[in-house]
Amino acid sequence: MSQVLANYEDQLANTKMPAGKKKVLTTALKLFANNGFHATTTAKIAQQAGVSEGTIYKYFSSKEDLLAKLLQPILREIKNNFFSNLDDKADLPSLIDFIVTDRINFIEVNFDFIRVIFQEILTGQLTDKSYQEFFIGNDGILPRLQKLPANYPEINQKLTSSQIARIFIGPILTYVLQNKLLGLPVNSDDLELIKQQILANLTLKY
Amino acid sequence: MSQVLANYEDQLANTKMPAGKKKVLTTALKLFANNGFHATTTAKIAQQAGVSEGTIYKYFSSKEDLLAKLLQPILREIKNNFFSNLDDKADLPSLIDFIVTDRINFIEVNFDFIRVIFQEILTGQLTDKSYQEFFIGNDGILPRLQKLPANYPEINQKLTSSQIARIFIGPILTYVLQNKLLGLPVNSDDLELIKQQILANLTLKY
DNA sequence: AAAAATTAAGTGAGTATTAACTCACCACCT
DNA sequence: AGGTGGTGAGTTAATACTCACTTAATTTTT
Repeated sequence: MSQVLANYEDQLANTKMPAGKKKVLTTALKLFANNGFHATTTAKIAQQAGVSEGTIYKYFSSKEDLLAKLLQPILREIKNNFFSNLDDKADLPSLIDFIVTDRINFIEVNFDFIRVIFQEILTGQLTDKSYQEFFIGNDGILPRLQKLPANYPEINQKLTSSQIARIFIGPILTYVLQNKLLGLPVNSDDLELIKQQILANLTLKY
Repeated sequence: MSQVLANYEDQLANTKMPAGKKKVLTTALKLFANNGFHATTTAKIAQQAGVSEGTIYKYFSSKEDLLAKLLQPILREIKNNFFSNLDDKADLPSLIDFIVTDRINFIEVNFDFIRVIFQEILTGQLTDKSYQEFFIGNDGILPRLQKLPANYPEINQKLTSSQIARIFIGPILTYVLQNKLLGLPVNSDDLELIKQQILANLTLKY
């Protein structure tokens, strides 16, 4: 199943690509994540990356293009693997355990990307066709969740895929927000609690 | 208890303020929310508001100042009322029912503000001192939640205020994201389900 | 193997445009 | 006649992007 990606620098290290281009990509990611796309100037990227502005435009036709090429691989990765292979675990608790651990790890390792993606969604730059389909498209996240109740009879069969998605995403998202974005302390039993809550909510009769 | 604010235009209608200033505020809010702060030019605000750029700078010393003055009232409102008066309901289900209904309504009515605030958080513009204290400060959200278990013995007494916050915020946030931001359809029983899940998670023994 | 030619990687000063902000001025109301 | 609300052309600084060029590596030719 989906191996969690190593962080971006490690990934790029295994990719054949001019050194300057790599430095531009990693630096742009950091600056975009921490300051936002529009507040980040190409001059700043070049300076921080230790290259000239010319190098940026050697490999990217525009700042927009740089952003697009930066996000492209992770967006595909998310789309393909975020909720995939949901039926190869023995029992429901194991499945939940795997998903929570794996996805929180994924989000933490790729947190800079997640931040930029959410920025783009919130500012309306990631338009309908590019991510609407990501959720409800043919092989999108929601359709993939639809088969879960069939595989696990203890799940409340009245739950829609949309509701199931929220049961998983709610606690995971909130945990990561609190922890990584707001910098609030976490409890040692937080992850265990999240798993129990997801299980309880999936099997809740109402 | 906290009355939900009417939408921003209605609020401003009851406020004594030059017409041009009002139009600038409401227009800026819409543009900031939909396109982001940096992607919104003062020229665009003026044009959309039907005033001159001079009018903007008549009342606001800078674009930053306009944003600050725009967010100031709602930030105070959120801080004062988002999780307030948590002990004046008869029983736990009634309390949950009230919070979910009231807070989702608040978020929906003020969704443009919420969007801008999240944009600011994600781009690191809302700095530590301004909102770190908002959560863990003396009268912040988390301390206020701390007294909940004492008032409702059926709540699992091992839950920390941080965990209680997540139990409430997780489903509410996810619901609003799915609905208002992504535009995905909602189920008629979504709100009822959310309330049941919150109750289950608060009383879960683990 | 040396020389020549070609490609790849990178530079940085320069340009053109955009966008925040100013200011002298107008019109209306009391 | 003075205060309040509003104007819009003009200025200035910033920033995305260009381009003619250098240097280093690789390949081709002799």
